[in-house]
Amino acid sequence: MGEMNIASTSRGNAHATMEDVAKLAGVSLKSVSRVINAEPHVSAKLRAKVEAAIAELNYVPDTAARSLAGSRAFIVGLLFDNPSPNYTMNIQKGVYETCRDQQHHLRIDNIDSTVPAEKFEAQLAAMVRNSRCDGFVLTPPLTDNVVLLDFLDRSGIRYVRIAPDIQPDRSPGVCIDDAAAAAAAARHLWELGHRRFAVVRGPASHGAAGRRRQGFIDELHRLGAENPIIEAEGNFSFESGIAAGAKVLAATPRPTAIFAANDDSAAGVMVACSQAGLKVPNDVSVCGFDDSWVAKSVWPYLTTVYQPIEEMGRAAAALLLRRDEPDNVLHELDFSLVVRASTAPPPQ
Amino acid sequence: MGEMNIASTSRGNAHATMEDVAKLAGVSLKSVSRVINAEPHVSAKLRAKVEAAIAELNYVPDTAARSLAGSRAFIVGLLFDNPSPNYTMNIQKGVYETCRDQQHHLRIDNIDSTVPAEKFEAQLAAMVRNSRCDGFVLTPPLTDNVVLLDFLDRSGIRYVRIAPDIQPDRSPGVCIDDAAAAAAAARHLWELGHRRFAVVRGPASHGAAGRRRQGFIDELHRLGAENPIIEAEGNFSFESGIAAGAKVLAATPRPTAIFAANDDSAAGVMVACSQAGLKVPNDVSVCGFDDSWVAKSVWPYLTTVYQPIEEMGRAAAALLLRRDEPDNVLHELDFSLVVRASTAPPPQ
DNA sequence: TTGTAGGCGTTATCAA
DNA sequence: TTGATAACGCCTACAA
Repeated sequence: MGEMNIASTSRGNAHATMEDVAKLAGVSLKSVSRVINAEPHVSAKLRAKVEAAIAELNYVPDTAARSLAGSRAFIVGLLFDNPSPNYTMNIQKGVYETCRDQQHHLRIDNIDSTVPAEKFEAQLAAMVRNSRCDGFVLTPPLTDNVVLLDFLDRSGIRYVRIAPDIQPDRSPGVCIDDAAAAAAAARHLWELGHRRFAVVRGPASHGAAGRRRQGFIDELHRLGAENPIIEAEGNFSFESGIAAGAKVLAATPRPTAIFAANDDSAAGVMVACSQAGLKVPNDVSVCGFDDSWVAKSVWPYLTTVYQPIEEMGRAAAALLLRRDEPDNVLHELDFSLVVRASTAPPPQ
Repeated sequence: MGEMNIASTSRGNAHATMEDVAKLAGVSLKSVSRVINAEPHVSAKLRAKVEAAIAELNYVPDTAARSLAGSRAFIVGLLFDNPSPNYTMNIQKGVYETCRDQQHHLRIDNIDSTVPAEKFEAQLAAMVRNSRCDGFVLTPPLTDNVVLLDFLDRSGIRYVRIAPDIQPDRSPGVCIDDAAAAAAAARHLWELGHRRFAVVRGPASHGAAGRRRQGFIDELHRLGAENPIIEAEGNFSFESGIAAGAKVLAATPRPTAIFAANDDSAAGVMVACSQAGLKVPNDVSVCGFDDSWVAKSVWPYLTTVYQPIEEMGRAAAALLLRRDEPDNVLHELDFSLVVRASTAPPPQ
């Protein structure tokens, strides 16, 4: 004992296998397996022996063998479609961290949902069949793609959805309370003294965008707003923000505070202000949503709602990896209002 | 023959295996394997039979079994550290596409290179050992991390580097000619009539940033520039762009054209212009580099150099997956100048 | 609590 | 050009 080292494993300089560990520890293969998988019914003494051998040999279980033989694959799949870079990278980072901490790998799959329906199913089938995965994390807009959800359910594949709009109890999921977050933004502007408001909407298909708008408006009414709230269409893009900003700024009387459904369109609104000869925040306050990377790529820095996107990724992966079958509940994470320089009291 | 269908595979409703295909085609296991792997010495007739069976059974090879038995894993690893969202997502998209087209999976691994050296090696070892991968695609700044490169070489693991700065012939790689690209930007500004130039540098540690600066300056000299070229430090960030912009705009006489080493700092320069009461492009022209997503999130839209980042990802993965041992050559892809609204002739 | 036998789906070796 | 048979490294029964 103790004389064996990494050079004496069964296959020359190859990595140690379970068999090497078993030999060194003087136990059976199955016992090593039990320790590795933290199965019950293992005596402390045996566990200690095995763990010592593992450490000495620098043993790491082989993922391919494990997934071939067992029911788990130690792989988490992350699915997205037409990703917005900032949002996606943050989600991915969070998912990755949970994977790493729980000894899983992260596999990426892009899905193109713009293809015809039949090709879409074929695409999914190919992806999933070839893909021993323990489950998938779904990001918007895939989160609400019924064809995909049906497919996964039919195939018996687990998944967790991030920020689902529809059928919230169909699967485990993580989200924030968009309405409450928008209400916080409304309160912030109200307390600064604003009384004339405008809202730049997100895409109609995007449920969270709708909840943000509604939450903002409802809170204003609750606070006693009397002036009509001006609204303009938007689609989350910078360009749509410029157009929407120009539109609401043309209203008479002009709004003194503009809430946009996300940061990108808020950045566009700021450009519209500048084009109209108005200073942010002295003449007009602008508030965004997401606290994405844009928020600090505009001047003045944008007041916005922080969404814990990375945390959502972490939580989603953790939900997926729970051994006990998780309930189909939607986990709500905390947001926070980030007050920067784009909001201030209205002119006199 | 032909009567067998997917329901009659060996294990009920499970997926078809190679054995099912072999039986249906009336050939041996190994023959199916040969067809799948496009090995030589297969008669056309046999191939046809096997392919028909594969199609009928909807057979897809099992990745886990393949990597356990064989030498390939059908997995490409993508490594990054401290990713800039836009750049990284583009690289990732390109790498993914090649993977998908060549029936490989894409695995993500984040590396934290800010940890102490010893922990860093341990981190790498854990990642690689546990990771049957056919190789890795390295993105900056990992591309030039000597500890990582040494580690991979020592472990005999293949890798392809994207935009390497150091030791360009150490491994296969893809890049663009940064100096030539910056020269193109210089020519564009020169031809607009500018004669007073400023450069906002990138981080000193970033080789490409240095090449951009040098390429820009050299080209101006070649064109016959006589005025001194004003320079300011920058680190690729929006904030550093604001500071650098303010600095170069304070010079007398003021430059009429500013070239920044990337789009983010160019966006900062535009803010500095605005803060100095100068209009872009009427008073000052600003040119960036990357054609990242920021370029169209500022107003006016940024003139910049397009880097084929997604294409670089595609090419890097393709290089990695070549069966014939590739040479350690650096493949240069094409850039292009994207003229938008932030550049114009200088004031009279 | 521990160990034994068999199989997961493929590739590799060698013989035919 | 084809085919039997043995790995690959681990897990799931089941037995002790």
